[in-house]
Amino acid sequence: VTTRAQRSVLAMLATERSFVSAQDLHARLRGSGDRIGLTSVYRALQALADAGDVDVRRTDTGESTYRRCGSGAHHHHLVCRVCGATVEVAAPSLEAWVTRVARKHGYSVDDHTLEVTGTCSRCSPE
Amino acid sequence: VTTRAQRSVLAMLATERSFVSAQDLHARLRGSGDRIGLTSVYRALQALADAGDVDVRRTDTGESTYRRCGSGAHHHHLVCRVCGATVEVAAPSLEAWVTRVARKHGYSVDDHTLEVTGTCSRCSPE
DNA sequence: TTAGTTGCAAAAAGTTTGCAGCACG
DNA sequence: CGTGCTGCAAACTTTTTGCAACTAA
Repeated sequence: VTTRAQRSVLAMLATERSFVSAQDLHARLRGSGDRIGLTSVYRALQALADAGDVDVRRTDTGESTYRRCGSGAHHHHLVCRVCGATVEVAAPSLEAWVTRVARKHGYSVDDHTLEVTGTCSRCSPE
Repeated sequence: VTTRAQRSVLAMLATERSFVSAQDLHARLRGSGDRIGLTSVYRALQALADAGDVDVRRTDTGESTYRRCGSGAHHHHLVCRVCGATVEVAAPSLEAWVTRVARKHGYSVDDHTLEVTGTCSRCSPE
């Protein structure tokens, strides 16, 4: 099931390698001539996130930001604090570690998230 | 520097082992006879979080939740999805792993967060 | 006195919902 | 036709800010 709004949103997300907010995305779409409404952007993002086609991330200012997934598989993010560029990293050893530590405390694991913020090589003063 | 609001908030947080939202905290304080305003709860939590005396966590519904820190040192959380109980875990090997992986991608690390949600032993049907 | 704290009311900011109109099978 | 998508406006939620009263050194 793909609606017009979802196609617009996906196309715009494809041009961006870092996380974008719904509002930002809407502004860009409007700027490029699309007559889409903010509501539809939110609805499309929600549907795409539910389907696992985009990653969702809450910023510390409380907005949700979205990014097109490189893969549907489980992964974590390395986010550049300066330019926002992100790298997806798979981490089998981390998954194992998480399970082990949780078990040690009597917990079974349902889910986990890891996020690393740093500075990428292009933004480093070096 | 401790204000009356901060003392009230800390005292109430001391009675709770899981993360609580500012609104929730305010309701409890009011319920226990405190005449504190919601604004002061927010301001106190902000100050305490800045000082590193409480942990802050954003829920997926967009509210910030707070918990009294066991220690000021860096740590991660194991959160029970059912009862909300949390365990703080230190993870030296994780820190090392994060740094190593980031460097491999040309990133320097400023900060990172790991959160594991699962079910604790008391809430497991086993 | 005077700098800092308090709490109400109002404002922000982000997201969701109600609803009438459209599009399309 | 009728089901579902769209977008506007209004509602809602959480958090922040303006401000006058208050407090304590």
